[in-house]
Amino acid sequence: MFGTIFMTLSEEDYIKAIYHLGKGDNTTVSTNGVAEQMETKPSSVTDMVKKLSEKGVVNYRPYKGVSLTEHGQKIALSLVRKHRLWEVFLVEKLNFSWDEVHEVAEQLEHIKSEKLIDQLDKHLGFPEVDPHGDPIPSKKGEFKKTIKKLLNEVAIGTSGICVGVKDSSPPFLKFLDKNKIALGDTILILEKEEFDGSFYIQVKDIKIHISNQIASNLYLKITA
Amino acid sequence: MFGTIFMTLSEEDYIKAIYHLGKGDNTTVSTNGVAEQMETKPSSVTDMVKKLSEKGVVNYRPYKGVSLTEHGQKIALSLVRKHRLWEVFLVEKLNFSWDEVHEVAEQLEHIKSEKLIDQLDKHLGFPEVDPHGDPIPSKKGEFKKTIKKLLNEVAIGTSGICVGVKDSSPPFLKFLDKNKIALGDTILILEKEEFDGSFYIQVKDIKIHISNQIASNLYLKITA
DNA sequence: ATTATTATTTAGATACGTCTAAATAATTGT
DNA sequence: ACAATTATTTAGACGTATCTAAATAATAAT
Ligand SMILES: [Mn+2]
Ligand SMILES: [Mn+2]
Ligand SMILES: [Mn+2]
Ligand SMILES: [Mn+2]
Repeated sequence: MFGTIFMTLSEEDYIKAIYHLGKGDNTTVSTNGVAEQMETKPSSVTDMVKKLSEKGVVNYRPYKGVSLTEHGQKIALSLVRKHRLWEVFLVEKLNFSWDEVHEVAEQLEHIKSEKLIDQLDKHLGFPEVDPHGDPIPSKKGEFKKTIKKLLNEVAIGTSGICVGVKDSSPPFLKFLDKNKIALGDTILILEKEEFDGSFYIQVKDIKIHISNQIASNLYLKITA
Repeated sequence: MFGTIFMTLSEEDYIKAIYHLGKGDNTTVSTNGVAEQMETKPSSVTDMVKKLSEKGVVNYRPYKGVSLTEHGQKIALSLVRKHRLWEVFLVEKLNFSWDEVHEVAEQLEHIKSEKLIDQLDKHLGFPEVDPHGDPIPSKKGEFKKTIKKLLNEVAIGTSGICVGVKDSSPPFLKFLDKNKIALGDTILILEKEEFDGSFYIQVKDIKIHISNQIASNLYLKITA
């Protein structure tokens, strides 16, 4: 109607943080939560959240937390879309590894140009997931949600395809590279060590032992 | 040595403006000149130029103008490199036309990632000029300078290849598109109308009449 | 039900980038 | 050389984004 209201880079990052903390549905999140996620101070969050409330992108009640309005959700989804498309670009076209893309995508997601992102999408062949297995919202903000379970929550003996990571920090991703675990790999759960919650798994013919922390950050799509 | 000093987006745009006004060599430019180029006020320029001087990227003497230091020139060349590589990307990979790229490149040039720009360069096949015929500095800041002359400065009867535009504003570029004049085209200068300085030229078998203003914004590489 | 603890907001400060209006320096014209 | 004009800087203000320290509200513990 009147073109989207202009958001600054900071405002956009706050909107994204509120979106992610709200887990995609639209849970109310706390000031301290946002502060931690953004690595800022709670007082800064209060200031920003007031401004965002003025702009109509969040619902804010002092002491009660903050959530995105419909408009805010649209902005968040657009940012997530841009972030993930850029990540795909960096990996597919520019030879970045999956642990290097986040920081750069964090900048690229703020570039303003509708044509740019539409053409990028096309250039990449309309990918459905990013390099970490996270779904890419359509232009209209629609998701394709895959049924996936954390490795530590599936029964012994089942096997599945590794389709995503919960933690996508460089240390974790580098660990997976080192242990030759990649998205698309078939993983069979062999045994669970009850003492420490660790797992014995088989990845493409190789048997390895992973801690519970690793297991609770790998998503599988169950196949058998 | 200690990684390049961080420059804000605004600082970078000022450095680029000073660079362009100084015509590549390192002429001292005026406060008002920068203000006009940047579409800001002279007082804002004074403030910024003081800050840039503190940071050691410009030489500034009150009332006497401003020029880039060696360090400043390196930053400027890096920005020009990024700007032009992104322009090539937009045209070659994302189907932008040459009159649409500047605005987006103006944003993209500020993305911080050395790997990104090196890989982009590679992805594009190490192009030597941008969509407007302007040379792309190498990583070390070296130019390939082509010998080119403005159409209105060459003798009648000579012919050359159109290798660049002086003005690269959308209206001018759209005019060229409309008249089927593109980089790479061979142009023959047929006649000059002394009264208004306009020219009759032949572009790929078609004879057209262009004003002096058009002629003085087209670069040719003389072939005969 | 008080008290202690934690979460959140408010008050006041700083840095950045910009502006308008006023002051001052440099340049131009006579 | 002096006056008029133009260029440039300074002073003071504002909006954004952030912080620390202090005040207040909400929650947990006794
Ligand atoms: Mn970001
Ligand atoms: Mn991702
Ligand atoms: Mn720019
Ligand atoms: Mn260009």
